[in-house]
Amino acid sequence: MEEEVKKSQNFIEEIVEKDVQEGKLGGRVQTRFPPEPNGYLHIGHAKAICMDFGVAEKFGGVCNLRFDDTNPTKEDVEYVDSIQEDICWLGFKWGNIYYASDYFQQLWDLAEKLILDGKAYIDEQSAEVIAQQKGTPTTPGVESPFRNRPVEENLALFRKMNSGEVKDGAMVLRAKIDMSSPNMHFRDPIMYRVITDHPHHRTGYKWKAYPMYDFAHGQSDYFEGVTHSICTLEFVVHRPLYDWFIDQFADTDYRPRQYEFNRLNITYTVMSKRKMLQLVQEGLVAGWDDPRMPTICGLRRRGYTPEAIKNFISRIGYTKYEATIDVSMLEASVREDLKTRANRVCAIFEPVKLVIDNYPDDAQETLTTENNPDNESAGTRDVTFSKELYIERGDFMEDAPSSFFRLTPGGREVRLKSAYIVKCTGCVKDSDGNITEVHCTYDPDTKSGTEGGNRKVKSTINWVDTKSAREVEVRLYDRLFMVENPSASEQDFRELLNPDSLKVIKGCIVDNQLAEAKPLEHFQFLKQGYFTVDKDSTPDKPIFNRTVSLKDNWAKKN
RNA sequence: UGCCCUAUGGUGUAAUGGUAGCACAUCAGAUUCUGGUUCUGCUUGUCUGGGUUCGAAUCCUAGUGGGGCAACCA
Repeated sequence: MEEEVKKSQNFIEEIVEKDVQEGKLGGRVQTRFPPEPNGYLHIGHAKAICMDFGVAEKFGGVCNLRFDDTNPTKEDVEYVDSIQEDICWLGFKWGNIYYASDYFQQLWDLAEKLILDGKAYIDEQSAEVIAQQKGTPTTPGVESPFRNRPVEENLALFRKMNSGEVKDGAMVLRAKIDMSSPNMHFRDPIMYRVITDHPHHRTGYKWKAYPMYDFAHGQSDYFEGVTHSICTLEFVVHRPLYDWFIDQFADTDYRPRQYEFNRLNITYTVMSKRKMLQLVQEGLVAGWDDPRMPTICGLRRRGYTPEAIKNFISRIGYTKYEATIDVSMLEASVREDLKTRANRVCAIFEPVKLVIDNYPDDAQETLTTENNPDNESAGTRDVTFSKELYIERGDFMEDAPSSFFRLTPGGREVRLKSAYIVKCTGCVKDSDGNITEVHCTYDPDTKSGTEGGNRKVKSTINWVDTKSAREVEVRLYDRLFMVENPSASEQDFRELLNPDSLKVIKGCIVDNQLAEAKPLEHFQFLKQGYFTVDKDSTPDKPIFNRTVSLKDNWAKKN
């Protein structure tokens, strides 16, 4: 038997594996994916999802979905629904669905306990003053004048914060820790604030005082029994605070252990929900699912598959180094996946008529072509062929350099894909000098699949029979931004949008069989790229989105 | 004048004290009824200085560079 090469694990998998082997927490593995329902999931979340669900699956544990919904001003059920849809589409299954709002009462009770223990107080200063007193990373903060309020007063005011008697912003509950801590999060962090004018998407107006994320997240993990609390690097400095809160009330040794990995950055895009929301709200893209967006729903509409996304994620790895991934790696992943998945068809973007002068005027024949040379099980299909075809205007050149091996008058023979070998004889122009027809002659003995068809030629030309041609709309997508890292620029990121990120081609010619294709069906338009049917596509008005182009070495050199 | 994290080809990522490997990108050649795919090959890397060791990308130390931390956001 061959020795199986063990695929190297990332550092978090190694930690979990060791914990399981040592029987820590009974060898139990429980993770969670904790999004805030304030936006659509993007490919950075997919990285977290693959980690959270992947670790649970790999080590026989469970991964729950938890919505960290502690800020009703930003959250909405629209996002709760889309997040679930996207996780399912990616192919992951959660154990339970939880909400941080499920724990509002428990958190409230803990807050009261902290007050009674003299470890929390009500501050009536403004947000600005509190921020000033916080100091800076290099200078210590100063203590609030309200810091040493009597316990009973704190408790009474805290209850008023939740009764509607306190206006938004008038009071907050702060933990009494250390205003000179080198960790800014220990400088008396805010635990509760008042929000009266926004209903919570699940609890309505029941609560007026809402816990801050820092007071809810760690405890939520604790309440649920999370073993490995995996998140991104920006939460490293929060970890000691989560531990501190839990230490104030926990009466066992159990603790969720937090581990942090690098978040995903990709060139030529932005990966911040705030910026994406701006693009959507200002109409700079067509919505969260605009195929140029790095959202899961955008990638889906663009024609990406769950497998392509997951392969990409597993290739880029998890470390503690803040890296930026070249977008070409994402593109390579989807090309690889679509290669065996997508049937090949001819699509003519800029059509010109090709007339075969020695082909009988009224004849029409049916030819057979393979659906996918990289996937035999895809089978074959029939296409019609006759005297007049559409070909790509760029496949003909009147005065061609020797490196051009397509159609040119008196040039070499070329093959019409799955049909005959032809020789270009010339072209017809209108009074303005525009080429209206390209002419050629064909060799009847060179039909594909016959012995005569085995002749080697330098090039193969795509075509669509004019008798079965169908006009469709094609949307060519390119990178959303002109610069590698829009967030690093001095300029506002909106000024860096690529004006050519969407090109719409209306009169694209395909075989009319293609009009029946269903949304999210994948195709390779030969020599052009991979395409999928847009969700707005109808049999009357078919629309195709370009997922990714094919690599084109010839265009690159010219 | 702080605290935390971090540094391996162009971009990512492995090597867990013992031959620096893989992917993407790039370049060259072969194959091809897609100038795609596939195959082969080339070029390119351990941030710097000390130390430990028979042996250091790996451990220690000091620098340097990068990232994060000062929301009533998460």
